[in-house]
Amino acid sequence: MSTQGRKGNTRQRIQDVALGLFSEQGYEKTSLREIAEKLEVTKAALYYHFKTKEDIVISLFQDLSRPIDELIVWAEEQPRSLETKREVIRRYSEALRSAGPFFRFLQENQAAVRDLSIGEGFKERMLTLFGLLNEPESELTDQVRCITALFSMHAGMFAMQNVKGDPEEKRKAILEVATELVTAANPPSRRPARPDSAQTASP
Amino acid sequence: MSTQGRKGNTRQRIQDVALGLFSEQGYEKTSLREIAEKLEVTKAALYYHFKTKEDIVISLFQDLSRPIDELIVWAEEQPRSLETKREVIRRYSEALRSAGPFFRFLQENQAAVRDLSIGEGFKERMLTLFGLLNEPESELTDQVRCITALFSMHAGMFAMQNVKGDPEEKRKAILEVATELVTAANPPSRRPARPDSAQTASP
Amino acid sequence: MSTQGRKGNTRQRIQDVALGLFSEQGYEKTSLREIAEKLEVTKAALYYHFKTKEDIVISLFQDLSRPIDELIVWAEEQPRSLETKREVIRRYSEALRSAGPFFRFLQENQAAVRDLSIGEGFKERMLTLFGLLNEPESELTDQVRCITALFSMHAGMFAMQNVKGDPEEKRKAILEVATELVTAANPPSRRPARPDSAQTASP
Amino acid sequence: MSTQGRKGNTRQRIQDVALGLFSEQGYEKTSLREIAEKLEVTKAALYYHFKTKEDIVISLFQDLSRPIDELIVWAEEQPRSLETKREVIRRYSEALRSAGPFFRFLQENQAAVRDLSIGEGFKERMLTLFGLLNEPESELTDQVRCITALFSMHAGMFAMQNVKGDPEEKRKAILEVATELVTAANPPSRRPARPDSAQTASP
DNA sequence: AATGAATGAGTATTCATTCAT
DNA sequence: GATGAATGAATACTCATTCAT
Repeated sequence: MSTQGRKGNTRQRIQDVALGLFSEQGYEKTSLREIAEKLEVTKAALYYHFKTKEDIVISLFQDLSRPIDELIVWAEEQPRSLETKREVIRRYSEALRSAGPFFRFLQENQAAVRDLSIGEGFKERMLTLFGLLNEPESELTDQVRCITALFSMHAGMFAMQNVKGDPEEKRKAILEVATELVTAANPPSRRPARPDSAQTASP
Repeated sequence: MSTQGRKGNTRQRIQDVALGLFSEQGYEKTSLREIAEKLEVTKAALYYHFKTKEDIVISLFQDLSRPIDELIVWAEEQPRSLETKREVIRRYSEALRSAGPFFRFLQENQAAVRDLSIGEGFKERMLTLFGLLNEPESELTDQVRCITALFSMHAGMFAMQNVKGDPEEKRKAILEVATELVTAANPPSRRPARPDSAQTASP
Repeated sequence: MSTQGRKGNTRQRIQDVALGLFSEQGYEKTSLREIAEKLEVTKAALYYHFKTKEDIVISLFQDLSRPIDELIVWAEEQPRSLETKREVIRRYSEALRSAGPFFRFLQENQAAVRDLSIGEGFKERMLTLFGLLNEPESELTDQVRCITALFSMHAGMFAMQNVKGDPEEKRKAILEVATELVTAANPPSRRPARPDSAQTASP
Repeated sequence: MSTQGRKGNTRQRIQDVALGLFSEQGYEKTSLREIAEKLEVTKAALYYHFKTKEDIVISLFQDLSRPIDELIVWAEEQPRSLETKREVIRRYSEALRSAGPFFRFLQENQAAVRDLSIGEGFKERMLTLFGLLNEPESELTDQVRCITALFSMHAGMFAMQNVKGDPEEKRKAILEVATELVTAANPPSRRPARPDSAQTASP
């Protein structure tokens, strides 16, 4: 009974352990032997559940990027307003909270993951998100603001580990800054009429 | 002509080729065989110049992080004013421009580099820089702003590869946003009350 | 036929071949490639059975030093008489007969084996054996006699390869000399007085 | 001046350092790089003085086995008496004292040295010495005694490191035992008439 | 659902040696 | 009398993967 609950959920356990090790040590540095040992099964057992090492990452990606896919789907049927954009940011922040380790893994292993098949998948999703926040003809600085908003949410999570404070508080602070950036990137001039605004004069 | 100028500069050539491959393919995926082949020397020749693979990275780090060390030294003897902070950002942006590929490499291979001896060195430098921009008792959001400013300059460089435009223009845009963030992170209320001045008052 | 009987005994076959090569050519000069080739398996197969090259030696040591361990255990529960000591020598000679090549290997590769983990194990066993033969307060020459008795049994085996004659005869001759040495090292004066016995009379 | 006396004696210094390392760590485990580093010269400098690594050992052998060669020459022109044999043993013991580390090296690296060209040279000298002590038609046990006498002098030196006591005292003890063995190996029955001898009782 | 045994291709690293200067 | 730069061949070891059972 020492290893109870070990019935039929091996696949899941592999994913858990693999994600743990991948994000702790990196993808290349984590060997299947290591994963197998930690699970107290043989390497061959992993191959019963996953065709290749890459397959494990793919399965993680599919499972963990679902919230983001849903976010994209949702956003695409909303009006393209500042409000929507802010909501995208908010929801994205929440999605990251649950899929934290996986995104840390992606962030820290970009080079390793680049030519795995999900490399593209990830990049594509990021670009789609970017497209949801950014107006194509916007100024360069505004584009930077949007990208920064997105990235700060990834990076922030672990870049702020040295900063003391409650993780949830930090997340909120990050969210606030990201929201500001997106707001600034979508100046009123571009938004449906706002009579008083200064800052512009575009016809 | 193919092997001209091969005198005494082998060490340098190794560094160049290695940096190229490391940042293209990742640290772990780049083998010494590959580097040697590209240089048309034997693996053993690499070992004449560098004690280990890690040593190559270390040497790159030492060479390329000098501008940043200098920046830190400079900043530490400046008054702790907003102006200084803005200048730090500006100079950092320039430092990154020349050491671009190396910082891309560091960013994309964090997992791989983490337990190389430079892992710590890099983290430390980042924290020092952060300390230069951020006031310790500042609010969480302001801290986030500072971190984001820093990170956006790293990430920006290659996250904006899909955005069209002149690289130098992009760098300026990134710099602008980062400067804004730092400015916002240092609200006037926190700066030594200065009724009349134009930001001076240092004895 | 060439690959018959190759089922489950690979580990054993590795040990056999390795011991053969180690004692023929020396530990350092024997590469895993060589062992693998002789066995017609890949190097990786060796690593399936043994974690390192050293591990092969360790396993040999454990298997082959068992008779000696048993001898030590046995001797320790015997009375500390001359008779026991003679029996120790006799049994040791027999133990060496079966583990001959391995002890030759140890003897001829002392430098190489010194900082392998068994180096200590071997030395320790020798010291224990020495302690079984020698009385701690005995004279220096008697101590030399005991050590010589022990060593002559190791060295003898292969130092006498140039001497013609049946190996078993040689072993008996070596045993005889070693027994003499131990007997001489334990003069009657030191042994618990035995009034009636012969064997005494030394002034 | 810190490295004074470094003029023209490099060859000698190489030999010293090499012998030190060879006998400490073993022949195979000692690399030319190591020797060069300890001498603070380059590997290439070693090659100015010695054609190969083996050449260093050969030169050591030639220098250090001279006393033994002289001993052999001397012995060969003496009468083949017990007295001569005892003197051979005595002189050999003295020769070993000065060439201690080298003989330790030979003893502990037999496997490594076996197919170096000196391997034969050493073996040959040992056989010659053996021939000087042993009578060809003598009994097997007597042959063993002679071999043991010889070996005990080699082995004794470092096998007795754990035994406490003055090294010179130890050497004398070893010498005494070896002399005894040689004496016993040359029983009166074989020696020029000795009327009274008994010494035996074997049926 | 999983294991035991093995492989092929690769890795970083080390070594004795060479040679033009 | 020695160095700087390099090489060719080797070494121990690791990894993802396969497959019969």
